[in-house]
Amino acid sequence: MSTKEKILDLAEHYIQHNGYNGFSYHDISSVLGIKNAAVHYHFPKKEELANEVIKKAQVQFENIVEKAEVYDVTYTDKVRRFLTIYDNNLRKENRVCLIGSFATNLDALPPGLNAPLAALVAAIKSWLTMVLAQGREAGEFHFRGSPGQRAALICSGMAGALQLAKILGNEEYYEIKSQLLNDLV
Amino acid sequence: MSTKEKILDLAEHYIQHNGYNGFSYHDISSVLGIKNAAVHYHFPKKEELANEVIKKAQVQFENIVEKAEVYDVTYTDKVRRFLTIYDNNLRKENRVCLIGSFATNLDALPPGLNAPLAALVAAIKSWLTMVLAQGREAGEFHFRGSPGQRAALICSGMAGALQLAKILGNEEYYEIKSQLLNDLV
DNA sequence: GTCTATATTCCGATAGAC
DNA sequence: GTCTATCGGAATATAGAC
Repeated sequence: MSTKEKILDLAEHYIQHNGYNGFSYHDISSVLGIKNAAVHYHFPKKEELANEVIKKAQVQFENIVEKAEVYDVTYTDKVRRFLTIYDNNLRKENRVCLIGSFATNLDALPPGLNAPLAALVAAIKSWLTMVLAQGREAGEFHFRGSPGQRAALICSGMAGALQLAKILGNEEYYEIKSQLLNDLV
Repeated sequence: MSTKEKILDLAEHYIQHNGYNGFSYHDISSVLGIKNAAVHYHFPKKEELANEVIKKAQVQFENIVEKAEVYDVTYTDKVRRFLTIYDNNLRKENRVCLIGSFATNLDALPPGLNAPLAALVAAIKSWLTMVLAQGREAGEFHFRGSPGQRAALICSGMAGALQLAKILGNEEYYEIKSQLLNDLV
């Protein structure tokens, strides 16, 4: 893995553990055994670094969608596959979700991050809404409210679950996740 | 309102808009037209300031509980009253909830904030669990899963709703809230 | 691609005058 | 209770050597 990729991974780590304003270039460089200036070579400004982290999440989400289309037969499986994104965050030493982290510190963020962030959230909500709508039409899901409302509930519930897990423990996460799934069928 | 109270309110404002690491004593003092040193007089360390904000939230929650006991007849009303805490955050220029803000930046927080934060979350979950259990026993609520699970879902769903609202708009918040309530009855 | 060195700004915090 | 003044440190960022 290249230094650039390692930096990107560490930035992602810190954003999801400390928030955008809770880490510095030095935090990253010291872990890699390099100097803070070397990080600036790869990502001149912190805003660009964060922007790349968002882009990476966008690609990751698109990969999930692609895999779901290819491999998953049922709509339940598609939703479950999507939720593995959150599972992975929990496993990675209790990370909160990327969107929740940015949203929470939004007013102290470089304004340039706003648009890519909104695009990512919109893409996720749009896809999940579609899956829920199709799953309901296929008779697989039976839930109250519109698919869009349900998609919003699932996203916010899972984001909150990761945050609650940081304080009360991981059992909370699994309980919330199972309820969100149970309320679908 | 005393300067000390004004500082506390501003700290609360910044924590819920910028996160703990997204504001400085100077940010607070400049709004009040005083100097950063004057803020240090009232709250010598930033950790203490944040601690007082948490304490204030604890008191606010206890007031809600007390009012619910006195005024609310139905369990639905008690839950609704509790959720006005989140409504107020939405109205205050889209604040995220205090717990969500701290949880998101937890690894970049002074360790001393951990215990009071956990106590606040535990108190909220405990009370909400009780209300849900009693409401179900009274035949007012009909939900899947245990009251404790449902309480965790409501808290995390509402926290996430405030965050999603910051990115996609306030309609998201109301849709999520109404779904959480509808899924109770 | 990583380094040293440095500029600049900001932050948390303290001492002591008023 | 608020001020001026200041300290030590850390953060973002850049210039230029290797």
